[in-house]
Parts: sequence; C-alpha cells; structure tokens
Amino acid sequence: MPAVQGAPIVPEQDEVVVRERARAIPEAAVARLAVYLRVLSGMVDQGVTTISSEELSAAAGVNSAKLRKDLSYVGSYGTRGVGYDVEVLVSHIERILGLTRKHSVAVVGIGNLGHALANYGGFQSRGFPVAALFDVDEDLTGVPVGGIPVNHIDDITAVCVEREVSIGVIATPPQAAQAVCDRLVSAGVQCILNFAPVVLQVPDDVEVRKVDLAVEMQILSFHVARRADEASAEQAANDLINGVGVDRVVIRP
Amino acid sequence: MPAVQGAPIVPEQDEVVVRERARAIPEAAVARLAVYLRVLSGMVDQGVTTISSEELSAAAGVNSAKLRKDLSYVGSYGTRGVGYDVEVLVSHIERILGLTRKHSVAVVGIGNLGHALANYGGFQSRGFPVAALFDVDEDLTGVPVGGIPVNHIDDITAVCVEREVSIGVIATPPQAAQAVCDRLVSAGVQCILNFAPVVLQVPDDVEVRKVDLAVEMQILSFHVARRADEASAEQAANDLINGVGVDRVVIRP
DNA sequence: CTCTGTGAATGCATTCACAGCA
DNA sequence: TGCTGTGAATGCATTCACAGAG
Repeated sequence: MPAVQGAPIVPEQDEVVVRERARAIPEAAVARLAVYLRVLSGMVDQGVTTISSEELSAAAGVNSAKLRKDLSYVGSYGTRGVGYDVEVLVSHIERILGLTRKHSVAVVGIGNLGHALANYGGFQSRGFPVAALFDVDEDLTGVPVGGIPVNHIDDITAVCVEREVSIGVIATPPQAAQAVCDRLVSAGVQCILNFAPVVLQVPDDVEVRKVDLAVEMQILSFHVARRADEASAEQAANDLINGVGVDRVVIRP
Repeated sequence: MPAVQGAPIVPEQDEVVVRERARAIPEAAVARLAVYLRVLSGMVDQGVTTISSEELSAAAGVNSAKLRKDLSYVGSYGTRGVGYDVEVLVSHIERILGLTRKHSVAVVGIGNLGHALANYGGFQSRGFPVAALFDVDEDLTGVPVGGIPVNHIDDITAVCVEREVSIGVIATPPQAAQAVCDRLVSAGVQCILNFAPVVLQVPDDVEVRKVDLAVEMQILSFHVARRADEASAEQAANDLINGVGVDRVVIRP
C-alpha cells in the first residue's frame, strides 16, 4: 500500500487517509494574517526590508507571541536574532491566503451600498477586481457605475460564468437576499460576502461571510451599557458604605 | 463590613470587592444575541408569540444548545416544555444590549461609503439615528446628505457634545483615520466603528470595532484556495494509487 | 546575547447530556 | 412527556516560557 504521507491514522476498509497538505490554520489566525499582510505592504512602501515580531505585532495591534504563532502556521521564514524579511513574508502570506490567483467580484444590488462598493478602490488595489454589477431594476441596466455597466439580475449566471466571478457580494434589501444567494450559488459562485441582515442558507461547499452594520452597532452598545453599569454600581456601592471604615470599592471583572 | 453581594473573593486591605452585576457575557455570545434579536423582531412582525429553542436556533443559523446557553446569560425567561415568549425575550435582549438608551451616530468622511452609510436606513430603524456628518472638504459643509447637513471636521467636538453622539463611524481614507479617531476620542466618543484599513490606537476606555472589506475578501480567498488544494490533493492521490487495490482516498481535515 | 519557533499550560467557547420544571 | 437551563466534558485559541539558531 502506498503510504503517501506517513499518516498514523487508522484507515477504514478500502480507504487511504492522506493528511491535509497545508497544516490546518485556525480561522482566527487567517483573519490576522490578512491584517499582517496589509501592515507589511505599508512597510514595503516605506522601504523597510526587515522587521521583528515585536515591531510587526505592535503595528498590527496584537501581542508578539500571537504574531509568531500565527506566522509559524505559514512556515518558518524568520531569522533568529534578526527578524523577518518583509518581502519574503509578504509573498508567503499571499500564497497561503490564495492571493496568487485572481478573484473577480460581482456586486448584486446597486443601491446606496452597492454604489459605494462598486466605486470602492480598496477591492481593485488589493487584488479583487469588481467584474460585474447586477440589479433587478431594469432602468439601471446598462448604466455604468464605477466604470462597469450594470447587468440585469436575470443574466447573473451567464455573466458570472463568462467573467469568472469567484466572489459574490450581496448588497440587496433583506427580502431579496436569499433568492440572490441561490442564484449566485447556481451560477457556481462559492464565496459570498453578505451585507443583508439575514441568515443565508447555503450548501456546505459555499463559504459565506457576513457584515451586519446594525449588529456591530449593537455590540458597541452593549459595551457602553456594561461600562455604565459598572460605573454606577461602583458609585452606588461607594455611596452605600460611605463612612463605614472602607476606603474604596473595586469592581472585579 | 457590608457584604454588598456574597462575594467569596479575598479582599485586599481596605477594599471591598463587588461582583459585577451583570454576569459576564462572552463576546461571541453578544454578537449572536444581536442576531437572535433581529430574527425575533421578524417573528413579532409575523405575529409569532412563542418560539422553541429549536426553531429560533434554526432561523438564526446556530445549534440549539448554543442558543440556549446564550439565552441563559440573559436570564431564565423560557417555559420548560413550551419555549420562549417572543416579546419577553426581545425586551430582555434589548435590555442586555443596552438598546433602551438612544445611541446617536456620527459618520466621519462623506465619500462613497460615508454617503451610503448616511443614507442607510438600517441604522435609523434599529435605534441608531445618524445625528451628524463630518468631512474635511469645505465644499461639502452645509450640503445635506441623507437629510443631514455635513459639518466641517473642525467642529467635531462641539457638534458631538451638543448632539450627544455616542458612536463614531470612521469612513475616511486610511491616512486620515487615526487623526479622526483621536478627535472623536477627545470629543468624548467612546465607541468607534472603523471602516478604514488601519489599526487604530485608542485609550483603554474606548471600544473599537472594525470592518475591513479587503480582509473579508482575503478570508474568502483563503477558503477557495484551501478547497482547491484539497481537491487537487485528493485528485493527485487518486491518480497515484490508480490500480493498486485501493478504492478511494479520503481527505481528513 | 537576541529574537524566532514551538511544546506545554492556561483560558474561552462550544457541545454534550441530563436534571428538573411545566 | 417536551423542552429549558446548566454543570461537566470537550475542543479551540491564546499565552507562557524557554530551547535553540544565528
């Protein structure tokens, strides 16, 4: 039996188990790698050629142990006693994140947000060209937004296949989102970024990420409230014990 | 010594330790509570009065154990054998998330994205009225966007104080973001939602959440790449063992 | 002697599984 | 009996701390 990689896993009958090529990288680490990449790109522009884990972690807003652990998932490309070569690191992170391929983006729903996304330079510049725009509104069909003419949503499959769209962005009203998602999926799009405040149902082989602005606001709101509660609890407790031989009250989290 | 709440923590000298009033709620749970709230609001509109953990969890895209655990942080407001009263649950989650207070929002940077945010109805409707807009461009000063006249950024402190802004949204180019953030902080804003692709430095008492669209794209890209790797590895392995008495190869994650 | 890379330890979050209430 | 609420168990992620390369 050909042992493709020395895998000490017990194979079931008539199966060979191959350990996944790329070491599994924790989801949380992937998100941070993208941030490191951005910071490193800035370093390249500033002419920095070498950087230590301490410096890079500070610039990325994490601690250095976490940074080194994250980079260790990518591989060992640092020099002990010195640090990392910025360009080497950039190219390895890009490889891990799959940025050597081009990823064309389609934006569906050309309202306020869709307009903003179509015009947003950050996609283009970071390797995610917006290749197609869609809307139900027939008055918009053919109208150029950010240099790209809007297509009618009924043409979504043909256009996505032709322009090799690999990422779909949903910027429609919530009622339309699931239907749009279904159409994107049947057009072969396997990655979706969803701005509509709904939970999308998709097959297992489709990856969805969501950005819900109201949820972000509510999380911030929670923290305001918590801080206010703590402050008032501390205040109340201090009032309560006033002159009872205790100097101060501390709130432990 | 007045034991405000039976806290079994060893107090340091001249200190009384008060256990935090609201049980600490995991960060991850807070994000999901906001989602449950949205789903529940939809239920109210549909006239649903009671819902089981199974139904609600399905609608929110999580499993029911997680849902029940999350709700247990809010309190025990379900009826065993029956489920939850939708309205009761809504009001308790709103209380926990601090949505009983009004949270006025200021958007800084009235470019593409700022425009979209100023016009976005989702904030208003979910209790986060946009109360102020700012930009450096003097040509924009006084121009109404989404019904609100833009103020010049130099007036940020006065306007934020006057309109009781509690959440600042940064939608400026990356170069300007840190300076804007500093101004918001000195205007007393303690919550910031940052759309600029930079890591903001803030004091400990300020809460920042970030939305980086390119990072989201790159995370999606990573998953495409991983899937492609797996598929090709599986393919290669299958080719390799062709006709060696093994039926199929399985990739274990 | 400096700074990376990484096992081991700790701390969170998720899931399990069942006691207990309606 | 049906479904919630929750300790206990499991599984991830983060942090520690130090061996070892340069």
